[in-house]
Amino acid sequence: MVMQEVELRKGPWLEEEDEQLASAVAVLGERRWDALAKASGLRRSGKSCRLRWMNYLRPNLKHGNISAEEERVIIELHEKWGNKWSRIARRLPGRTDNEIKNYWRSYLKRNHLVLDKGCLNRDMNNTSGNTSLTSECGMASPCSTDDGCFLFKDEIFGPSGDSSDALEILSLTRSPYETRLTEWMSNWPPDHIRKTEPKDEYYDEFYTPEWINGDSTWEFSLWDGE
DNA sequence: AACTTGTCCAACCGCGCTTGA
DNA sequence: CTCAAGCGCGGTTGGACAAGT
Repeated sequence: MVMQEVELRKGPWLEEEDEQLASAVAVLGERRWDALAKASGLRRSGKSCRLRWMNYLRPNLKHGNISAEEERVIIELHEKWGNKWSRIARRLPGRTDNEIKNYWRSYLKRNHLVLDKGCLNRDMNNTSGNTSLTSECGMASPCSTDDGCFLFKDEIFGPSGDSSDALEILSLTRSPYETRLTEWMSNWPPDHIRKTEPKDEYYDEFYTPEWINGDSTWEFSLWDGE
């Protein structure tokens, strides 16, 4: 007798599939996804079932907008760990790696591109360590990027050397995204400040609020000089 | 109103690591 | 010890919807 392969379904999940999956997980637990997929009667791969459960059906998941505080955690942890989405997600209860990854790629990357047009540049020859605003587009911008570059509030200086100048310049732009970003930057807490003078390799130390698991000291590689 | 372009996000894919027979 | 299956992770895709022209 020839075993007939059941063609697996792909694409968006139906409500009844969700219910079937939830029932199966309730009985069998969150493991052996291939076996669970078969036992549940779903025409889905175990991998697909796991993904659906982890990213959508799992209890205590938060659905909805990323809060300002969550955003700050994402930015800081990405600066520290890079694209370790699952690791970052573990610091944000209720958020999935997929959600964070999507958020990063769309929202923050978009801000980076917007601000590239705004042309914020760090002057690498500036021995004072201050960041200057120039008319040329560069990699440095006041948001995290896939390049791993990031400028903090106290690193941004306007022509007079005053960071408020820079924020004012940024606020002159018309894009709502830029407006949101400058608002966000101006709301950074006072304890999120650079504690050390910039080193040649732009490797600074920050104290951050208690909300990251009680750790008091973090280090960030802000600029690799490339 | 119709079409185009941009954005978001759920889901898929491929790869590498872990586990267990 | 070996190897296949299971699993987790990060990258990518594609469809739905919104915004712009």
